[in-house]
Amino acid sequence: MSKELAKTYDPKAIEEKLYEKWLKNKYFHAEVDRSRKPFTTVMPPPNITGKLHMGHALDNTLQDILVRYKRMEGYNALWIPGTDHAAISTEVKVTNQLKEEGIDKKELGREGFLKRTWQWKEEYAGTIENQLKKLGISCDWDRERFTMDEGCSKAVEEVFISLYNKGYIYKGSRIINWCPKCKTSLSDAEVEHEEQEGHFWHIKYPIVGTDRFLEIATTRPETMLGDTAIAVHPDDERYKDLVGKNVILPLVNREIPIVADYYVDKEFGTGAVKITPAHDPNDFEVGKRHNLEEINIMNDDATINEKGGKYAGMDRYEARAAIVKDLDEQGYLVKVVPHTHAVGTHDRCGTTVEPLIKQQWFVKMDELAKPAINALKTGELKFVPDRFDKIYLHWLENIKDWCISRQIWWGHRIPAYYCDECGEIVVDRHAPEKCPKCGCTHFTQDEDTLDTWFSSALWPFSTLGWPEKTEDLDYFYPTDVLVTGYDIIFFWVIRMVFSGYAHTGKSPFHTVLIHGLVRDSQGRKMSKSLGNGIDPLEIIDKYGADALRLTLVTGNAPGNDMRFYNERVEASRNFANKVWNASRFILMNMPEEKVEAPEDSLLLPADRWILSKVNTLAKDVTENMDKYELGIAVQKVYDFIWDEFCDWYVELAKYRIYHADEDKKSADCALWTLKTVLAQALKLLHPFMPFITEEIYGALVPEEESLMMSEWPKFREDRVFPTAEKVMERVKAMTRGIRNIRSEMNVPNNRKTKVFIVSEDKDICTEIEMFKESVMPLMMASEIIIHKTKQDVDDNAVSIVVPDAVVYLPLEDLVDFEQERERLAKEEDRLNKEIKRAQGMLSNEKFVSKAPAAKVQEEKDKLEKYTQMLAQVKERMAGLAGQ
RNA sequence: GGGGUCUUAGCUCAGCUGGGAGAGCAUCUGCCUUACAAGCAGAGGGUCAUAGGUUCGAGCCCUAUAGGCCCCACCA
Repeated sequence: MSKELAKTYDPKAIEEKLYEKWLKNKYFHAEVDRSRKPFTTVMPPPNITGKLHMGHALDNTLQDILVRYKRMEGYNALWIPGTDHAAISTEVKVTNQLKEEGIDKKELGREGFLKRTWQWKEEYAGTIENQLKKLGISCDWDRERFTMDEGCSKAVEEVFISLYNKGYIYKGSRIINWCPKCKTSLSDAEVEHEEQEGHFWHIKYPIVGTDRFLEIATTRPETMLGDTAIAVHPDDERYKDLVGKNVILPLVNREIPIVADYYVDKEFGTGAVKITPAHDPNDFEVGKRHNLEEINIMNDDATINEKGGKYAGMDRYEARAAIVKDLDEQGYLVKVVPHTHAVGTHDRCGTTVEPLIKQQWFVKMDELAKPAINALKTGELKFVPDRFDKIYLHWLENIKDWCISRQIWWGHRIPAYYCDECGEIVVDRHAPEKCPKCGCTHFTQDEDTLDTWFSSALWPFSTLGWPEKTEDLDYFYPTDVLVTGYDIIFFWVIRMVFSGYAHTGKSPFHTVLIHGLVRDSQGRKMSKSLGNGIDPLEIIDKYGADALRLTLVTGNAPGNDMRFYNERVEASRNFANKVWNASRFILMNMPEEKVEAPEDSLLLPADRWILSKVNTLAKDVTENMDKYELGIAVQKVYDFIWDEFCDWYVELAKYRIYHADEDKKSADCALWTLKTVLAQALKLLHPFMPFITEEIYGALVPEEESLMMSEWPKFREDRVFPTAEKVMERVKAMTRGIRNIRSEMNVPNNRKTKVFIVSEDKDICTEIEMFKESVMPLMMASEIIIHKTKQDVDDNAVSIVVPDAVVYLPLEDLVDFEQERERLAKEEDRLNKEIKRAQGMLSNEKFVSKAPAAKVQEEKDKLEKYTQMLAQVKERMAGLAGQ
């Protein structure tokens, strides 16, 4: 017996309840089961820095759709959730929170600060989990992980030690990106280049032993304090004689050499470049080639240090102003030219990054990158859409060593220990008993922590137990699909891939499904500073999670950004409402006892038509899902439910349901079809809108435990009914024609008419005859009379010519023969054009010889169809001639 | 400097391997027809940015051009 649905669709009333049920029944939980194929995906762990935004909602909706689909298809689906410690971002947040309480983090000390940050983590991870649950996602909460939990930390240590022992991790003194605000080094990926309006200061340096000057141009004059050479191009005729001479560094009064180096661009600026090896990556390289001194002139907060003489203690920009002023006063400043150039900024705080030399830990990348490059070229790894291939390859092919040490507290501490006596480095899980070099027993651990992406790079296997050889790892790894935004391909995807190869010998996944950004209604990025962010929870609260999910996957191509606005969510909610009401109607009419499947012979053409349609739908949707065309897939389900099922089939079924006492078998047949088709449609819709579909299915098929655990519809050859489809197409054309004309003629709805269908087509005559009562309400007919030839129709009728048939509506008093002739003339005109077009194509020899045979046949069929319709129109016109 | 992407109906966008232009919203006209007014029925609205090319056939492929957006990049 079926249950009833509430009168109105109220997402709040069903969503929480169903999620509880799913959780209670452990539907999301997956265990190793060798009898089934696994489908594994790992959630890109949201940062614990705050609440989830619309981008997370999109990311997780897409994953949930795939996971639910695969689960219904019979896979042992595992989706591992978790959160990321987000090293720098979280440290900044907690530091700021402390600041508001008047506490300096240094007062708390490392231990105290970490304790406080763990509290923060607990709070935010909880919030994030609740938000994800509201979205309805079916990840395995029993396996929830955190990038700093015991297992992940163990994996991090293992990887660090192993890469160190293999020589892929080294400690070195190199130019790195330094954030003076966060006081830590950064990787190249964390630096954003921003076009800024600046200046080009032209400065002249006196050449020693002459009264000449050498003019250089710089955008950062303060770095001259650390200059140790001037470089010119070796082939530059202007300066050839100067190479080997020295210049005096103004203000500092230090003698520095003029060197020749191919790095210099003769055409740019003055063709002479000041070289500051300690504060510029290129200069650093030049310095190495010419054995130049590296003078670091800056403190960690970007103030000038003691090397800067009178400028010591000034901030870098203060020093810049002071130096420019002094240069000008002393006559060294030649000119100032406005100049826009790209300035590196820290992606987390926006502070201008300062390149400087520091001892840091690096991962040597060239060798590690190779398998990751190869993976894409061999097809072991693919991006959807594939345009991201290029981005991925370009980055990997130009990769530089990865600076992984950070001078912050929140993160995985580097497992390197220094002998207090001799400074020997020991990389291990724990401090060694005694120094292998000097025998000393006192060690100090490296103060630095690791880049947050170092741990997330291991996420696909650390979450499955690696480095232990677990059953989970053996069975669920490699994972299948990774879903993420294009903005973290460099940070994360690439690093996961090379880490996967380095530590497991495999690509961590075979497919990366890339999505774009969710923007506001004006196309702007949602951001805190603009205050234009939309909270997914507010949308869920107002429209329901299903409506939000549907909105996030429709009308958008993979990898493209989308605009989010409430009207779109409303449209989604309206669809949910439609589904709800159609289902409610069906349930209202379901009899107490179970409706048995009727014999095929009892099915009417309308039944066969919708069964055929839903069958084809299953095939199409499955194909789209397999190609990750989720938006197209759900659009097809949407169109089917609303246009075909609700607007046509449900309407057709009404007559039989309302006349059950006259023909119970026919009514049961309609009810069975309604139920069967609805159940299929709900299944196809379920991955996208899990709550509403589960709720309805529970009422419709109460004998089954759950829709989400039910089987995905399969295409059946024996459920394709071409004749029924053709007949229904004709019925639809006739109905539309009738409605159209009635609307044009302002015929009130309550005025029913006889409908004469004249057709020589056997299928049309016999099949429509079988269910013409069902069609009557749609055609607003009092009676439908079907004949092979025009009979019993007087001329006071309007006619509608459709393929294979002509329909007559006797609207005696309303018929205006003049209008009727005009209408027919228009129709004749249209058909003539169609015929001309088809004839044109068919008389083109090249088309006939080169186009596929099916295409040619299609045109021939059209020509025949239109010719036949034209004949009907002409006949009718001839009949009207006397009127 | 290199690369990508977009330009389709008033707005926001789909359009899968090239084979007669679609949706949602908005607009207009009728309808409270007992599943649904969060709805039903009907209508209007597009030289698919521009110019070439390939093809029997181009919104889709190729080349230029214009404009928008994005990413990468060590011209100081």
